Amino acid sequence: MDRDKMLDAAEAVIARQGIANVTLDAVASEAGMSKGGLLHHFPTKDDLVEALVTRCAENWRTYYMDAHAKTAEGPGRMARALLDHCLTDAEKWTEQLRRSSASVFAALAWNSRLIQPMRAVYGDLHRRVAEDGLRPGVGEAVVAATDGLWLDWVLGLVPVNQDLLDRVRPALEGLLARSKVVRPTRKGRAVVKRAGARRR
Amino acid sequence: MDRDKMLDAAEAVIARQGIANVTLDAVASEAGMSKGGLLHHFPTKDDLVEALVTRCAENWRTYYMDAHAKTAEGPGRMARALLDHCLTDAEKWTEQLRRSSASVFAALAWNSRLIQPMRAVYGDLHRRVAEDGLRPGVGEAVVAATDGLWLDWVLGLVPVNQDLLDRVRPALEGLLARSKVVRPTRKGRAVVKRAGARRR
DNA sequence: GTCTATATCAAGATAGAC
DNA sequence: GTCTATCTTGATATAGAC
Repeated sequence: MDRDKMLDAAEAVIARQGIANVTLDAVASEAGMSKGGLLHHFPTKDDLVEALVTRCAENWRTYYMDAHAKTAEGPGRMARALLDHCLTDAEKWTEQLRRSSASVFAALAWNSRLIQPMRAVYGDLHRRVAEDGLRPGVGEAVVAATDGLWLDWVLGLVPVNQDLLDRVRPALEGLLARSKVVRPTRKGRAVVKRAGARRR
Repeated sequence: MDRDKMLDAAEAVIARQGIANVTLDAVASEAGMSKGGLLHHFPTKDDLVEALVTRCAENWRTYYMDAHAKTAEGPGRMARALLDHCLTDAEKWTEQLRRSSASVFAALAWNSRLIQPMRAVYGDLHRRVAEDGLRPGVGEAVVAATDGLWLDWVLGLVPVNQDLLDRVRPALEGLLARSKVVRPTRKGRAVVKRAGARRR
């Protein structure tokens, strides 16, 4: 039996019943196998949940690295990649992805130790954005906005549709456009050259 | 016994052990009472968790309404209130608040039905921001960024300190400053007057 | 590697004294 | 309103056959 099949089953059950009521029995039967079989692959329930989180974290890393690779070089490359690949097409915000995210969310709440793999991935992303050649704070703001939109969507606090993306993305793009070039100095300060600043 | 005392105890236990390992016994003993006594106030565990979420949601509503009241009138009032009262002073991001927030996260993951009170509060906030007299998307971007920062902080994905706030807040303020006036029309469109747009 | 059967135990909930 | 004692359930994990 494929490992991914079992993880998919776990996500489906969590999405349906909330993590509180998830049992190995339920996951096993969703995956079409017995509890004993499931426990052969994941010796404890925590192992199963941990695998869920790790898979999600790595998927996310792969996704944004791929987006980064597809984005034109230059200042703000990582931030632009996020806007282009996360906040452009509402169809990417699928119910399947929402369910998967919600499961991982539940898993993180389940056991705070599980945050570790996520932390590694996010540390990487934040580092990339901070060293993105933008005015300080701009990249962080874009990442935060993306995270926030994602959170609100996963929790069902706000519906993410094409209209919303088409309003929010341009606003953030404006932020990037006015923060083109930054030359970091040795002292950790930054020299900012805003587009048009010298035009007057 | 005070209701809040018991909820505080529940938060403390959740923060310490994760919601998976929280028992009524543990909460009761943390609150300095017996399980029977606790169950007199909250007939079921779900009732307890629900009260936790509701309290947090109402606290948040009170907080941003208060911030709104303290902020000068004019376009972007709600968004400015968020920036001034949430993204200005790092000391407000206390460990106590973080723990409380993390508990509520866990609770939401615990039972998706519990999202209801949060949804009500966020619906209100998003409505306020959308009708804030800003160019479409700008207010939403500010709320999303605030939410995202909060999420990353609660999950421990990124440390929120004064330096970070002092970078991110000005970036978002720049967004507001360049999106001063919007007159909504009957058709749902908006007339945008950017500061200096007519100066050319 | 997958199954059935079962041991074990912990947690939510109830009853009723004080 | 708070307590102790107890019931009942159901979930994890193990053992061992196939």
